Amino acid sequence: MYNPKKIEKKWQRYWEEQDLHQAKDFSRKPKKYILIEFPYPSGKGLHVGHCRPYVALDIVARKARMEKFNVLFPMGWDAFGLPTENYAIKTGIHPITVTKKNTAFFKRQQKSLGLSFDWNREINTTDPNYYKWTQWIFLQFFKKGLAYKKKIPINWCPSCKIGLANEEVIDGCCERCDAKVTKKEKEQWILKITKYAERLINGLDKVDYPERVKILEKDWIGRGEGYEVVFKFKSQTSESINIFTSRLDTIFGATYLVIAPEHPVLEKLRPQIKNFKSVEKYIEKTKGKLERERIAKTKEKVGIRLEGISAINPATGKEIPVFIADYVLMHYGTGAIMGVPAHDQRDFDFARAYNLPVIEVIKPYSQKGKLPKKAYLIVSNGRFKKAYEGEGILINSGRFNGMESGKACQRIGDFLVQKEIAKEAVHYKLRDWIFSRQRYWGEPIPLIFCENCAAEMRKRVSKIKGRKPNKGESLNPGWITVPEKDLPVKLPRVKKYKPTETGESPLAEIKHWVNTKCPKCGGSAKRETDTMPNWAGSNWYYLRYCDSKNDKKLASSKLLRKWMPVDWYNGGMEHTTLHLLYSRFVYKFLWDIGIVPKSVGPEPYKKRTSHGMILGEGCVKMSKSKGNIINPDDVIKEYGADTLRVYEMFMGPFEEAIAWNSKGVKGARRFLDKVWKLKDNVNQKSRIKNQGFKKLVHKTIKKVSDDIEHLKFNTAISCLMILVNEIEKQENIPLKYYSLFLTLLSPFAPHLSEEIWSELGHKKSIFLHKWPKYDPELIEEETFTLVIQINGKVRDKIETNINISEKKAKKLALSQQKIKNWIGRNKIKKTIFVPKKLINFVI
RNA sequence: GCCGCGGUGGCGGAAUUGGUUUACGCGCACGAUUCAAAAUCGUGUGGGUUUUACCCAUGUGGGUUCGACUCCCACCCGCGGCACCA
Repeated sequence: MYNPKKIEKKWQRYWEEQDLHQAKDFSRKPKKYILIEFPYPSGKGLHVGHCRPYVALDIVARKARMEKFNVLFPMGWDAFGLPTENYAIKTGIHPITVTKKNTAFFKRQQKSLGLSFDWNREINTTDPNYYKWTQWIFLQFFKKGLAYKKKIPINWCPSCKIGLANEEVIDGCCERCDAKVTKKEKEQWILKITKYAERLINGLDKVDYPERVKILEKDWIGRGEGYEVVFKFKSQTSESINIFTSRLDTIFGATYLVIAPEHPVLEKLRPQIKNFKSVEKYIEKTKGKLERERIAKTKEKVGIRLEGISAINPATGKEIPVFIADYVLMHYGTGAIMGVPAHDQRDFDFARAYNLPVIEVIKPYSQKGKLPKKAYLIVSNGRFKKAYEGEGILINSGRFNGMESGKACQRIGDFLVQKEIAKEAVHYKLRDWIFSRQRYWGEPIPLIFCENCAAEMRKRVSKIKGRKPNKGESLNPGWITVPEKDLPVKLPRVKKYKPTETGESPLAEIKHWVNTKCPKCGGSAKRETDTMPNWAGSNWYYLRYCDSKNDKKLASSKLLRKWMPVDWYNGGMEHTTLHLLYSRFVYKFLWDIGIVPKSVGPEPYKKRTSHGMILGEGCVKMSKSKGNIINPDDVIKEYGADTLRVYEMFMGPFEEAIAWNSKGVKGARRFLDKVWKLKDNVNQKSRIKNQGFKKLVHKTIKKVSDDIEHLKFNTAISCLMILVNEIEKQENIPLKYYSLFLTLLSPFAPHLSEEIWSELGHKKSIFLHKWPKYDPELIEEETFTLVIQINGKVRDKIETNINISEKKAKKLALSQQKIKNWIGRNKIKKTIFVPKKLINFVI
């Protein structure tokens, strides 16, 4: 009887004792770095959804080892984070204790799946020996002037008492606790990811990522090419304002300007604004609004006109009114736009509400008298129904009339640039990365604020007491870096884990920790009490695996050169715009400053794949409230880890979401039972005479090998099943073929394969055996089924020689009675012959 | 609205460059085994009809082609993401 409980533990222990999964730092074999996103060890334990990518990449790793690659397949814990902290707040248990418990739980579960991680390189982001380097990386950002502190309105979660990055706000609510997010002005550390925007886009051309991932990242970065154009205000003031547009061809149709309510120019214009009180009120009102609300799909476009202010359209020279409106955001473009009602729907709606003139400047290309589908229509009274946003031929645009949009953009651009009214510009949707959290369970930011040094810096003393300040210190007066020898800045013990009422981190209340000496002037100073977001630790973890125990460096250049880049990185689609983008940014920075050797290249991950979610039965998300959570422990208990592995790989295409089906699990177990039973029919001496069977074996080798590389585990298993069904039919199974089959099965069902392998008398582990190679000659077929079609419909099939000539095939086909009947007295107009496939008669 | 992915039996899903639609598994039915059940094994299993055979079937409607799940056009539905982005 196949009893997984008996054998699985045994082999897991054996593999560990034999150090079978250890990546070798000193080995001449070619390396393969296979990486799977490390989990956040929540208290709930492993989800069957976790298992899917784990098992998949475990299969890839096991196969690669059998192909004699030196495989690095590591695992660790992304353990800083809110759930643990919230648990600590609730229970008073220290997050360290909770993390220890959870990681032990996760690790036990992972091991019970038979995953072949190299546990020698295990890392934990909350380990001071690890976060020492997370802090060190932050210091490098700071020193290079890529970190700055700024008072900005941040997304504020009143429940978590924490600032959130835009990316963490979902539907105006906190990603984690779902509370409604408000705005709060807060000093925050910010990393200049926008400086890398261009390179983050360009780098995508060099890597093997799914197209949808590339598109998602590109859209997120949101590169917009266009022009910044200066609009002068009329006479009363010398002030002017820059607008950004990607459609300079429509500038002759710009009949008003809209400025974001936060725009600093408003303060300067104040004396001229006659209705400043109402304007101020509007600005106040905007402050209370969430960005989500401002840009929400509302019917009305509401703004307020700046009375007494008007601007000059530099193209037409005409005077146009100026508005502020909250739908224009300060952080995109220049915070101001030109309103072109005829050719932008938002502007059109706004113009209607305020009765502004609509001037048509682009005429759609006419195509054989037909207007493009989205063309505007002029109703009889001369009013537009909707804006035409497409390209076309310019009209009402002076000397540019008759030009096509694309050309016009350039020509008008050249013209305005020459007059120094415009310049080419590129803007991005991507925003700088807010890197502060006012929370406890994160890496302390290793900076110290010194009043004394700040004062000196303001007095423009370039040298503070003997040491030249770094770029970050000059940018952020008074903020002094903790010397690298003093890292890590350890997270101190606190009594209460909850942030203070004012929203400061609980660290702010530990006076003896906060109060320290300035590393520069030696005077009294205060530590930064903010901590880093939970992505800080996960942005560079794959580098640490290369050299996880190094206490001198983040990782040695030698080992980084050895293992990097990651050859294959699998993770969730949901991490595409957060973790994946951020970690590429951090990598590029570390590469720039020479921490990662130049020879490794500018991208950390050669290939990225994404797994699909596992849903509950009936295609709904698994959740406690629905009571449909499948615990992998239970499945292993009932059927064994190998069954769970085979089932999850067989259930459907790896990259697509799929629902759990408990009956399918049984099917997987049945398959393994069958494999188990077959071992009793193995005969050392028997030989296979059947050439067809040999062919099948070699075809299976090819298919399984190819399918694993392309994540097509479901079809790989299906052809293994076909082979087993065929083996079953043989009376005596030759040892050779059964062993061969086992090696193919072993990455999928490692315990069962190892057990049978040893029962068959093999002394060494099956995983030290070579991955089989197929014989290309053997998979060549000699015969094939010739499909005979009449007018494209299958009318008959006949088995024949693979190299049959067209002439012979035709003769053979026409000799079939069925075909004779079909053709009858009809004339054959045409014959199509596809070698090794079919012959088709057109009658 | 835009972007991406998808729509194939009762179900999960297979199907080189357009060339045998429904592999493999589940479920179901019948049979064997059993006192009986479970398990196991065997056989069958897209729908229809006038059943030695033919017709219809890959979301819908067109098109290209000797031939379309596959390519083109239009539309419908589902999932995911983004959304007054200038």
